[in-house]
Amino acid sequence: MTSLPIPTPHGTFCACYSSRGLAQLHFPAPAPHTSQPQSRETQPWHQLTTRAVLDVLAGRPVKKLPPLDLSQGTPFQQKVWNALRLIPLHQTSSYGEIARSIHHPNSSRAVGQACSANPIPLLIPCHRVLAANRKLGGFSGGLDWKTKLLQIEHAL
DNA sequence: CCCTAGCGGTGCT
DNA sequence: AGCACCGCTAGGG
Repeated sequence: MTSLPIPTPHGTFCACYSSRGLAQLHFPAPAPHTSQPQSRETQPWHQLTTRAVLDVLAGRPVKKLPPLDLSQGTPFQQKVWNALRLIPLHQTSSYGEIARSIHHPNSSRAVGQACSANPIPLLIPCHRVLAANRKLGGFSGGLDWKTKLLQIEHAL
């Protein structure tokens, strides 16, 4: 797993790559992320990731993503994460709605737990999932980020 | 607003 | 197998 920095106007994110593709994306941390040597394989992936992150932070649609390595998730988590990717820009969903869309209609709470385990926030847009009472719900990266991202997308 | 009961996946023992 | 978490939800004060 090699990790590489992504400088943005909102801080420096950190992307981690396995041999299969992008495996994790981390929000800017107070202490600088440790960077690692760029391998030839990850270089084109990192270019796509960087552009995608900058696009999201600018409220633009993401054109293309690198291959995502979601193999660390359980089957249920992978279903949730793939469902999150179908939420269009400028739209939001709810935990219950996601649960129904993957045919686990009573698993809204488990959906929230799966969202909190999302290894690639921003690009797997868990920030577009709100609670049913149209409250904000939670966010593993901190609720400030969730509101900021939704404002950028004009979805709040 | 608050409280309560019910829900299901996950990770730890 | 049991059990305590949770980014939940619907229903009722």
